[in-house]
Amino acid sequence: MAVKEEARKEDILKASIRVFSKEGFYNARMEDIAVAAGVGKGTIYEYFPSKKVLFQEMMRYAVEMYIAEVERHITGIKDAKEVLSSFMRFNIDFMREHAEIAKMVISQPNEVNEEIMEMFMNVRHRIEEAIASVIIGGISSGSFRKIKPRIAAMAFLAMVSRVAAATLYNCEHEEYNAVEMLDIFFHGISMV
Amino acid sequence: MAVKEEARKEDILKASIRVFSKEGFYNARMEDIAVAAGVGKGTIYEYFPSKKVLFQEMMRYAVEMYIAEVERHITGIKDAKEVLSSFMRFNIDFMREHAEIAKMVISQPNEVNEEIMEMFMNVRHRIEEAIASVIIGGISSGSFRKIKPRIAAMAFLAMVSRVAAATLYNCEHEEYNAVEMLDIFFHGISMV
Amino acid sequence: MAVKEEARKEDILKASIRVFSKEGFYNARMEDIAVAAGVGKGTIYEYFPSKKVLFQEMMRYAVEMYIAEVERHITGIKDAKEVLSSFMRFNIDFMREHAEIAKMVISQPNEVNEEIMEMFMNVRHRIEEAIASVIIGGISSGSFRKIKPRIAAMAFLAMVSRVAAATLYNCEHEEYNAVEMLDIFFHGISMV
Amino acid sequence: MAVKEEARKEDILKASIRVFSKEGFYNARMEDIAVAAGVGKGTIYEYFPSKKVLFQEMMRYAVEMYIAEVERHITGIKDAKEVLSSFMRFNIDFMREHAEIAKMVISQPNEVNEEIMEMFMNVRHRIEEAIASVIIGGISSGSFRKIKPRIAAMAFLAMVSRVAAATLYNCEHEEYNAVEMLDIFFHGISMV
DNA sequence: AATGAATGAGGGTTCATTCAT
DNA sequence: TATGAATGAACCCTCATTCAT
Repeated sequence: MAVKEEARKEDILKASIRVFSKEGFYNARMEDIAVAAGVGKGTIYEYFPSKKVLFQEMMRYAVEMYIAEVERHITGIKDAKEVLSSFMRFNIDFMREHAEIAKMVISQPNEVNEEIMEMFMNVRHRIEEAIASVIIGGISSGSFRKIKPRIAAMAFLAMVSRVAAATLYNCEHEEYNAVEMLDIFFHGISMV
Repeated sequence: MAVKEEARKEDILKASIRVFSKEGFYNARMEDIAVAAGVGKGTIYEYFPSKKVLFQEMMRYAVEMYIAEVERHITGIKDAKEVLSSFMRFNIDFMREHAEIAKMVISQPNEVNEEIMEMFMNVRHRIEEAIASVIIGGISSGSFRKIKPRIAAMAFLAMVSRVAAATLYNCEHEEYNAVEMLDIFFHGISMV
Repeated sequence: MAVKEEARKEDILKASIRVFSKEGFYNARMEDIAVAAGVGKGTIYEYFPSKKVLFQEMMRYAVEMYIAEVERHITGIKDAKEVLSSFMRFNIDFMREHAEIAKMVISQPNEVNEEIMEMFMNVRHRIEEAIASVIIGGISSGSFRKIKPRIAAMAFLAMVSRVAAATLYNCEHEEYNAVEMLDIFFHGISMV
Repeated sequence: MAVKEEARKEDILKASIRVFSKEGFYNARMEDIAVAAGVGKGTIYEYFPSKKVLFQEMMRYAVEMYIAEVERHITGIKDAKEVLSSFMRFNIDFMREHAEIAKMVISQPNEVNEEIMEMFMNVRHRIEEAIASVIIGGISSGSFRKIKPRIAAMAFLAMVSRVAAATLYNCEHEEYNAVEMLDIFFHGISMV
């Protein structure tokens, strides 16, 4: 029973991702989402108290899905360079597979809600920390030169975002760009 | 007369920057903008046929202001590294001075309008080209190693954006980060 | 079984008195009533076909309770003055004990339903008749002068209502007011 | 200009009296009121921020109209009995001429809004005070015996209300009832 | 028989846009 | 030309009612 309820809630969340990502928060109508989820308009309100909260939870859902996959793809790798390469590759793949969620996340920022803004800042921060500690590992293992890990992490993530965005809007083969960019970055931080 | 009209139109554009950047497109009300511009609600429609078009023209106005300043700050510099450093510094300064416009540009993306989206892609493309040709200059002058100029430009601009965004939302001294990042980037693309 | 059903129906009626009297017809939600009655929302519809009918039957239930008590408190008294005094006192007591029902009856009038309106008119009419015949008794026994019994009954009931309403909303000792009013009324209709 | 605005506001108030008195607060739709006032739905919101406030102001408007007329009909009369008779007669006439307002006031009580409730209590209180002071005058002039003025005022107003209500819902000639009732009341409070 | 998840009609309110002044 | 009062389409949300379990 509770399982079924949970499933219904997830149906609505997934439908809302489709609609919100296509229409944006303000142009999306609750009815659209209801239709997309195959439920009645009122049913949404059984699970979410308002459009704003639905949007919020949908964002959280999407971000959590991203984070979960990040962890799944990174954990277990030892070599720092390898981790960063893997992270880059994963991001490109994620953009491809979850283009809707990705566009959502990229294009519906602060607007709507302070809380979402904060959630994003937090997530970004956590990822920056994680990358920074990978870089610290690289430095202590002698792979990387003594750059500021936080700054290097910021630079790295900026590049990843750029490539990911390119993946999203161009139809080109961004793997190639990714390799080139990683080359520049690794050159930038490697020993001699 | 036409001069006065032109001035009035610019008043409205500037007012709309203030209001749109604070409230976002959907939460900004035409009345707010009218009040901010010191004109009647109906007057806006003498100059702009709709809210969407006003937003569009406002965006174009803001972007053109940015581009004009970019050109003013870059032209005349010969050394490639110097150009890139200068561009980075300029961006940080611009974010500070025109925080409203900057936030506007960062946080009101594709939504609203396909045309704006395209304008942004074009502007980005032009700036990428410009940076790429600077990098080509650096390569031929022997300063930079043989990396793909377009990719390097992308990487560079990604970093610039990241630092600029940090400037916008943090109150920290981002000049420091900027220097560190430039160091990484220059290491990444320089000859040995 | 039928007994149990009847009990269940009465539970709902009593719960609805609580909720309707607190919230009013339009602000009361069927769910509130269900919760107050300790049954499921759907169960109410097993016993009452609609919110309106529930309200109607609840009103009838409340009014019948009132009438039953009126009769219980009046029957057996012989002296006309005594009957009227007793009726007054009873009403004040009833307001105190069944404040909810009383407020209900006072503040949810014609609105909602023509039928309820009519029921109220009828009840009022019957009570007026009863009081009038008491007054006729008083006249023929020589206690009261030859006033129009119907008019006197109207006047008397108006006073009773006023004192009852005062009891409901003030926390004062209305018995005192009641005595004074009865004095005026009895002076008004008594011989010499 | 402001005059025209004021007129428009009054149009809406008057239309809302018609609609609210016919339909009740909850069944009245803003659109109905708009149509009745001959304006667009949005126009109402130019003058009143919400349905509740419109209702409130409408009530105040109606009550003020009543009070103004009460004063107009009472002032200048010296004899206490005459004042009370005149007040009774006026109320009957007012019910006839402004049946809508009257029904409104009688049948839309506390519900909707605490503030309205208070306004009503206040108005009733003020009128009771006024009648009480008239009765005090009657006592000191020797017309009335030493009854409690406040209680007598309550009794009197209760009778007035009853006759007024009868006027509203019956089509009978209530003047007759009024005269009989006044007779009872005056008997009740007069010196021997 | 009892339930409560699902429904969707209905209505209050907002605000871009119009147009008479 | 400039205005802002008037407009009504659009949309979120509520809640009485239904019906599968």
